[in-house]
Amino acid sequence: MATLKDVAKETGLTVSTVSRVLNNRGYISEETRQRVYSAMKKLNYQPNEVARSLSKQTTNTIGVIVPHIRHPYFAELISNLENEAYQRQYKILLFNSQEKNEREWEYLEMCSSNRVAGIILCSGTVGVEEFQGLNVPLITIERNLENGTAAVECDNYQGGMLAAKHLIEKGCQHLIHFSGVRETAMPADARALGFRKVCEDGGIDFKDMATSAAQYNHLEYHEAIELVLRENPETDGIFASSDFIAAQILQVCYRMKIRVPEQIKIVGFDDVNIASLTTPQITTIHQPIKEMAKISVELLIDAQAGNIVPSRTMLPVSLVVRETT
Amino acid sequence: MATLKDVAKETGLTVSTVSRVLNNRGYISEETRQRVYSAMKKLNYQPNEVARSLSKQTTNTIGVIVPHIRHPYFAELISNLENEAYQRQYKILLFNSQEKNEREWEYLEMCSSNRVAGIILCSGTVGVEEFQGLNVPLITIERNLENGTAAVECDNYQGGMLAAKHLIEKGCQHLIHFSGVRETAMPADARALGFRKVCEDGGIDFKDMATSAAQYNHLEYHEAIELVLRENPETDGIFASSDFIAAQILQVCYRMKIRVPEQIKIVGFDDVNIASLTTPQITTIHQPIKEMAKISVELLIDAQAGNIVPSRTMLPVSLVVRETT
DNA sequence: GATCGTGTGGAAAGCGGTTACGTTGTAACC
DNA sequence: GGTTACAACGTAACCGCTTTCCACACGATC
Repeated sequence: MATLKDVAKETGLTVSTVSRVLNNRGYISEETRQRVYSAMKKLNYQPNEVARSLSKQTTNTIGVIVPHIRHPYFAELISNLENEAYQRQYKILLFNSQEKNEREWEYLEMCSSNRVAGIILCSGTVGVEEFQGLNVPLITIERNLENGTAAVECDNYQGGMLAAKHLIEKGCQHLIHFSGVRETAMPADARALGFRKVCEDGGIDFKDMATSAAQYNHLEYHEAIELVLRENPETDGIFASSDFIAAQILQVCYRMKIRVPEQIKIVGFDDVNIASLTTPQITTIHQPIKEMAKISVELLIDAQAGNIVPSRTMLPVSLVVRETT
Repeated sequence: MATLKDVAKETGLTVSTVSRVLNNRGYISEETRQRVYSAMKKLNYQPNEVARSLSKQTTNTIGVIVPHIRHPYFAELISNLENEAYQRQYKILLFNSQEKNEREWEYLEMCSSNRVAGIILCSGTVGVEEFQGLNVPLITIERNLENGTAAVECDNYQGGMLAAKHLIEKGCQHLIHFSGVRETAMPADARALGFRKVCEDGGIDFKDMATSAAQYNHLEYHEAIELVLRENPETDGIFASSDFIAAQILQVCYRMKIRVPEQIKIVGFDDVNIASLTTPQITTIHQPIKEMAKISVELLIDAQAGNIVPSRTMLPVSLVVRETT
């Protein structure tokens, strides 16, 4: 591939001059500029970003680590992150930790080795480690981490409250909440708290069912759901911690001949595409994923520039009523 | 961050020696090796991949370009690609072209600038361009491209045949196929051909409905589906080009009070998570995504090494019977 | 005419590694 | 004793680009 040197040779200038027109800095005569441009075109010159990064001591790359890619929530999140990064001339290095602790560690080190501009660490249930030695901004999304640069989350507590209120308003008396994984503390846990608060205040019967890590890892909840429904036949309202779970609840209900929303009403969480692809479509708590992605990228770039950024940002959620309630 | 030079200074050796132990090449005494290791640990040394890449004139990064990320098929594909890459110490740079021609171009150039090891270009309906000037292997998945290094696809024709046969066996007489986008020729078009062949051979009535690019871009087909069903009330079997479309057909049927599979039977394509999250679950043509991802990555690395690789690889599909037929 | 600012471009030192080649010490061999 | 081979490590060029410092020409200024 053509290099700066080639372009310099072609134009009879030196690399420093060519570099200058490439970066638009310093004084360059219009004629020289044109000469360089046409030489670049002629040689099909593509600046070597690797060399550039080495020289500038920084890259335009953001490391994104998620626990799952195939999970619609993360797919949606990644999609938005990529888009926001693109708008700002950044690229995404994508890593899928698969909920494995070692793998997450490895990825963090890879990010570091690759001198990413910063890291966006999403959710995930692995233990809160000492992420020291990381010299780059670390933004977390929906995840607790003591020594991160900044955390972005949605108002999970409010989300739990909205779900409970809605189910109660719709006449439910016996509620169940399928919550997240119990092992690790996560911001999403607040959903259960908000839900509980409203139930208690309203004197409504409720139960909280935590899913296991194994289930989360395989994204498979059918069995557990069926068991819970059999053991709690009086249930008439369910709040699921994700639309993904809600969709599976819907399937189990169908199999058990429980009509939704007539016999049981369901509220999901996230509001990702799956919520509107099921039949009936899922009433859910909308998580502002697009905004969360935008803010995360902005915080990262801001932190990279050496600025002080808010250590915690919380965004509001909202109820989207569809057909399961 | 600590550099090789720091480690060298710490140990009293030169960078070349340190580099040698880092890369395990040449003769190094065991004592020196240990001295270097402990110095690295002490200084928390992380090799700078950027510098390494520049020096080696190649990276361990694979550029992946997809038209959608939120689409379950691509999410699944990306997930598998990432995993296969990880096994081989490669990283994924992810780009979402959003079906935009310019953006795809831009991404190809970014890949080139970043000196990726190779590019995996997935599906996408943008025109077949002259991707010259690209000095890296270009692997396509489910996409026609004249000057790519290698193409990987599943046996779409066979898939279409399987779907038609299955529907006919189940007693359907009036079939409809919701196919892909018509504008650009894609391997997936063969699904329609296989489907047509079986219908014609069996003397079964059928129609082929191509979706528009606009619909594909927004992943929204409800209206079109409803229109088609209204205009073709005799329809009793549908073959959808993706599970994503099949899920929407399911919804439209529900709204129109058409019972599935009693009145209309549906077969999807891809076999991604959405197919088993709907109610009823979707009978579909299984696409061996995992294997396609594996082969793509292998081909890419092989081509990067300068080897000649098969220019076209086709993998078999299979029918997965669930509840919509 | 000496001084100065301004526009233009060259020279060279990094950035942090890799690697071909050179040097030295030591043991084995005829 | 001299040659040879090999182990162990150093020297220095190079990867492609950025950036600081310098050099020079030219017109304006005092």
